[in-house]
Amino acid sequence: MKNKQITIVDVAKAAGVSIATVSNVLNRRNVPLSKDTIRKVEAAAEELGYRRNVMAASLSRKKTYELGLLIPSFGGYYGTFADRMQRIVHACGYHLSVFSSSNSSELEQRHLETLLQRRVDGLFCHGLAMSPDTTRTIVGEGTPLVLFNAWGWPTDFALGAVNLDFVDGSAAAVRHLAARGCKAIFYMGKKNSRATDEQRRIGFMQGIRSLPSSGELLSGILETDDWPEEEWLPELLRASRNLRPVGVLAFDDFFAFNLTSRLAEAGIQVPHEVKVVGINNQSYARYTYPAITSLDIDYERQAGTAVRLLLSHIEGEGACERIGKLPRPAEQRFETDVPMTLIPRASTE
Amino acid sequence: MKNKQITIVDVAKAAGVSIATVSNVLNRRNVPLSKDTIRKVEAAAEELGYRRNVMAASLSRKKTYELGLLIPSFGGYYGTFADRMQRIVHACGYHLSVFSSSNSSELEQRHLETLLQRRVDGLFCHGLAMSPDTTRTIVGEGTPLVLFNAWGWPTDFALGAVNLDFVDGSAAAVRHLAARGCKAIFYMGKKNSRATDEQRRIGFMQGIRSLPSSGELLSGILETDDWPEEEWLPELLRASRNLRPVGVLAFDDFFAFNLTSRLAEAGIQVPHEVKVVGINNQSYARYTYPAITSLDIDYERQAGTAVRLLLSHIEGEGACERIGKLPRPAEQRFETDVPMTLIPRASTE
DNA sequence: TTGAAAGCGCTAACAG
DNA sequence: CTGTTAGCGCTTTCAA
Repeated sequence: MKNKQITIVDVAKAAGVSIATVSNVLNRRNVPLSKDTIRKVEAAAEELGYRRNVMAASLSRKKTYELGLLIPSFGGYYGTFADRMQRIVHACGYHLSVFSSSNSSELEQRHLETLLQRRVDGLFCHGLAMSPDTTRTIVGEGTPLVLFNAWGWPTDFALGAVNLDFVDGSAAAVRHLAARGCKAIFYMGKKNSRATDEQRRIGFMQGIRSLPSSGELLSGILETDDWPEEEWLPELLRASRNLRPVGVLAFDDFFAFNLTSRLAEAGIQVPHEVKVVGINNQSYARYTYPAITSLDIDYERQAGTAVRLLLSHIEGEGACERIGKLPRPAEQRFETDVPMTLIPRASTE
Repeated sequence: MKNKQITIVDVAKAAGVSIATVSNVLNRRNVPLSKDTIRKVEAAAEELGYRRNVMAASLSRKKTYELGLLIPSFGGYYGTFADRMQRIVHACGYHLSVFSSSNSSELEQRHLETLLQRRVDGLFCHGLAMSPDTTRTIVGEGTPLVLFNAWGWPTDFALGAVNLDFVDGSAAAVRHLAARGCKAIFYMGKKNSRATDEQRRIGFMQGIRSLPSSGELLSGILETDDWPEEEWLPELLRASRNLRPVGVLAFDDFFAFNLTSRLAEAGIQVPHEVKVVGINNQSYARYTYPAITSLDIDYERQAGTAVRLLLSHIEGEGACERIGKLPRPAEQRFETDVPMTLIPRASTE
């Protein structure tokens, strides 16, 4: 950067050919080239330590081979998701720039703007923070957009949404608790968490309604703040009266784990008196004591589907073999649901 | 992207001025401009939905205002660190592209190459995966590089390293355990984790040696695999014979937490019989039962120091007020240590 | 099989 | 205060 940058001009000069030829050799185009020139050029490039300038290339080509991913933070689910996305996108010959908005919607907008100023070829965006309208005006028509975990978004400006099926998963968790003999079943939700909490609630209700014995069963929903506080524990126990065992579907593994810790503290036995199911199957869920039953996320499938949706739009369906191998999105629907799998562990035995 | 892109040429035409004027207006340079032109240009840009093309700008300016960050994964510590870095870098008027190598050194090299092809103005790189030599040959002279958590690296091609002070932290943890009356103290390390485990071990030993009573104390180091397995628990207890309470400094909170879970399973009381200290102070450490004493990471300080080191090199020390407010790196040393703070909790009461 | 030349969209002297 | 112009490094016709 400081010293003169080495460009194709230098390489061309060193190899004794034109810059067009250098460009052709370096891009392995379907242009006939003599073995000899190829060797000369490659030797010269190597020799000089030539490094392609992507900005110049993209500018000229009018295509960046860069994709953007916008997530609210690098932690937990999103971090893992970003990791997978990066791997898959890379395997398809693109790069993925990941931006975390640190839960600030102002930063989020700036990141989006940045990504578009970079002229990324496509965009992945989570459906939680920004309003659809804001997103629409920023992204506009130009850049293909794929959403993930975006429920009920307008279908006019994105290619589609790839969502975790919290509804089915939560319903399955409820049935699991019922099958394990729970007489009262609660959902312990997260108040500040909009769409993603709602999906769980819907699934919870659906699960409850699907139970044959639902008449004799006590059920309810408790919503707490970002971090579950002490108050809800007595409330939970009071609400369940003498119905034992009590089943709890927690917002996520963190909540579930917190619950088991508080229960242990209070001398209440899990799973004997209270059975707990978490969501997300974070790595630590296996290692708690007792280990926590949880809903597993198929990252590979969610990420793969999202990438396929975007790339098949950009390149055309059959363009690249790699893309063809990725999981297919739903045929006609805007939203594709990615199923979650219940992993039974000691907390519900 | 599909339809004709709107460029400054269009804006210039619409506003009835030259492209140079448009450029000047849009970049708020220190060039005198009439209120009137400013208004006209801004109106036209707004009207047409003009969006700057950063590639073109960077190419022409020979500066990208982009920084790169290379981490092994988005999980845990690194994810949080990346979040902070992104915020700070943004506040200083740059962008940060974060790449995770998913623990694959091949991906890591490709990411590095990508970042350099993008002509980032500077680079942050963790000191764990790649060998210094590989890094040297890839990065070379051109791009300023700041390392983090890189111990004992050569000082010839990076600006410096900003490292968590695991040594001091671990020593403090040992003293804490001793002060709480532990008769035997162990370090439970992570075998596959090179430099970062070594630092902890060094600190552990240092802590042990610093104890006045070190003669009567039993101490030792146990190394386990990536995930702590069952075997070491009986071993730990056997090794400590009848010395109670036993103190354990665990590789991180995950290990610590795993340990307390296994102990609970085995009916051994924490902190009564065994006291446990974790490292990193992950969010869940507060919520376990018993809550885990841990070494807290000052993300803000580590990230801020790294950014200052890089940016003050790029822009010159006093360039931007924002930079001046960031924590200072060590004066003469290559490595800056970021202290860790022991947070006492129930697991060592 | 190779090369000349016209951009890509923007910045930065420099001249007016 | 504003405009002209020469690039930045690379890709891509098109002609040789």
